[in-house]
Amino acid sequence: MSDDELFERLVQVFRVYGFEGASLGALAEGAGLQRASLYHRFPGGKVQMAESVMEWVRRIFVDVLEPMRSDPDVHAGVVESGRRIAEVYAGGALPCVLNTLTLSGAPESVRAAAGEITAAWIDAMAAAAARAGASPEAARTAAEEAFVRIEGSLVLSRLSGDMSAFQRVIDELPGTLLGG
Amino acid sequence: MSDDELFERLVQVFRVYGFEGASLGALAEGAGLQRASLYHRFPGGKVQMAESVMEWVRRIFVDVLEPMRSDPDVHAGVVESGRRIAEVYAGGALPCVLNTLTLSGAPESVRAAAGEITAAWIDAMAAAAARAGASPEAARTAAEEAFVRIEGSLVLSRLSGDMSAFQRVIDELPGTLLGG
DNA sequence: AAGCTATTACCGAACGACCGGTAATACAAC
DNA sequence: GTTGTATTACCGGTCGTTCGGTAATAGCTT
Repeated sequence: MSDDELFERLVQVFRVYGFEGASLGALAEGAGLQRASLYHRFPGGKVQMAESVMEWVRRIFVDVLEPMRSDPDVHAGVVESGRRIAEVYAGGALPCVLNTLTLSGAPESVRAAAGEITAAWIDAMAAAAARAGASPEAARTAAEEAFVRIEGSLVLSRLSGDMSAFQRVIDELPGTLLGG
Repeated sequence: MSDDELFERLVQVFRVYGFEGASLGALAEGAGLQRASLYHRFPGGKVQMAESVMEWVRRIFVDVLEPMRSDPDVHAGVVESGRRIAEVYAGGALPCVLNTLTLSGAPESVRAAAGEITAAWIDAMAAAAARAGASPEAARTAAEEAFVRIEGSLVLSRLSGDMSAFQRVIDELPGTLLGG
């Protein structure tokens, strides 16, 4: 099995169950491998699995944020990145690994990685807002607001079973970041 | 030990560790009792502990939301409820039990209770917005927006280690709900 | 191409530790 | 002395982890 597909499957387990909730049995079942086989790929055990998954998530976000980073048309870039964000979260049906994999019990390295991904994500959104003319302070505030709305709407969608809140936040992402 | 203090201590463990992460050892240590002693109060075990905690949380929110429900001065009521919300979350330092106790692995009854508390919370905020003159649809949207911002800012504060995002959301709660 | 070796990928079985949960018992209050 | 509360001791099961071993693959020598 390719590393990429393995990460894809493991992150699905981690994001839904959290670190402590993701048992080796659940991870192995999700990966389609036996428990012992996971230790061939990850000699460091469950901790290394979570760390590797976070590194994979970091790379995913680089790709997701690429349009809003580099598209000459800032608005179009934000729209496309929003589309990719919605895809990552399956339209609001899947929880955010930054939220679920960082409860107490998760290794400090994993929580640190989540913090760095969060910072990079907000930086990218702030840069887009700044490119659209916002002051540095306003751009950062708008980016934090966008992050807050995305994470919050994921929680609400999970609790209510209704994805419309998440969809609305995604639709309004250009307005949140670029004004209007 | 009083039931109220026991719930207070148990919820601190559950909210930080989640359901699966909150071992009986951690719960007993947090409660200041032996594991077996918890089974005297909760013959139904860990599931009943979580259910009882959710019921206690529901009652807490009734008290927290009381000002915005019944204060003749809607704005003053929202401000006071916002103050109580900030207190519940220790200024953004403590995660929301509605978020952390509802991952996969938590009993369905607990997740259902969390959904009901969420609905009641949003209903109370929508009622306040409506009392201030908003249309029913606008009031509900504003209330969902307020919930999304609170939950999202709790996630951001936890990830960044900086409580300012949560504090800003609380400060802006009257504006979010009542406009302006 | 064939044959040997080293490495990679995976699995079944088992370990010690800790999990959630139970029983029997001690102590206190009324 | 009965009731309610908390404790010590213990149970079966699952946890994360390790070990021994087996196919399959890659590389080197001839």
